[in-house]
Amino acid sequence: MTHEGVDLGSSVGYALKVAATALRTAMDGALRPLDLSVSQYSCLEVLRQRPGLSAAELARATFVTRQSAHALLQGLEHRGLLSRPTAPASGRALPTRLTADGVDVLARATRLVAEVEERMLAGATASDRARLLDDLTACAAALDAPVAAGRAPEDGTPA
Amino acid sequence: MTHEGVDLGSSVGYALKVAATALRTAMDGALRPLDLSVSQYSCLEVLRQRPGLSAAELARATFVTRQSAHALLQGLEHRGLLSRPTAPASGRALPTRLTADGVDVLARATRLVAEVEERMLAGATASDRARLLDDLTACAAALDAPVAAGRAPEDGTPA
DNA sequence: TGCGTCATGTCAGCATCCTGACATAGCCTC
DNA sequence: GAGGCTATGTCAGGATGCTGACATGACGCA
Repeated sequence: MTHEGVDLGSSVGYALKVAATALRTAMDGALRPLDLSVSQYSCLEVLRQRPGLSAAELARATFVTRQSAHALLQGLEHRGLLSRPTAPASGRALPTRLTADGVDVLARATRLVAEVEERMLAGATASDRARLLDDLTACAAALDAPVAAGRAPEDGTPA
Repeated sequence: MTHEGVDLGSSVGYALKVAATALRTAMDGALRPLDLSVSQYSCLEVLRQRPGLSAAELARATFVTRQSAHALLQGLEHRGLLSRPTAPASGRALPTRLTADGVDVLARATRLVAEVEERMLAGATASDRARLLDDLTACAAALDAPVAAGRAPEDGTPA
């Protein structure tokens, strides 16, 4: 019945895909009680660390397009989790900030996500985790991927 | 960073997502000359290892729905990379097999994908790779993800 | 001052993948 | 043999994210 080559089973790339998919699915399930998608959670998390971000900046930070970020922001704003000025203060950018509700929801979401990650790494020691983090970061870097969330052009932090 | 500080840069989950995204992007770019998407490549690869799979079986093997698999198969069949009988032989399942063209295209695709994976792991020794593969597989398993790609339809991972 | 360039927000269209539903073929139980 | 159960193929609709395009505001330079 299973007389196939073991190609896929021994491929790091395939394992990477499977693990990432499993993580995404698990996070999605964990965040469901809060009625939050993974993308929305990421958005809130980035916004907490960098308040006042515009939609375009946030898009770059979360590796999506401006359009997707915009749709995401609209939904979260409608739910009162974040606020944006109706008119731009200086340029065209609309700086976004979390509301009190947003901070609260994010705190709970963070807890849930942390539980998922803890479950994923339950069998790993601290040094195991550090090593895995290192390996994954190296993989992304080797593929010329923006590994840092702050690679926004307007950050003015050239290499 | 008082009590809820989650630094994205030191999160294994985040690194996993970034690495997987980078890999997918790189594979997509590598396969573009063959006019093949990653999903299509996966489909061909699974089909090579397990000829005669039905659309539903292939869907389970590639972690997508029957509908997605069906659409994928139609496209690949239209391009002459695989063939399916017009009428079911015994049940309703339509066993799918690669054509000669399909085998040829897949061979080239496999080469391109292998180059990408090699680039990703360029700085890793054989034992590094084995360890990373182990870690990723363990992560997926801990999240209750179906790890087996070449298994029978019943993945055998009950809750 | 006037113009070109860039960044941003926004609209429209397209692709992909999903959930939901339905019809049919084979198998199992009675 | 009849009826249910499961698996498969297929159609319809929706959610999400992308590319392309356009208008506007800030900035740099002749």
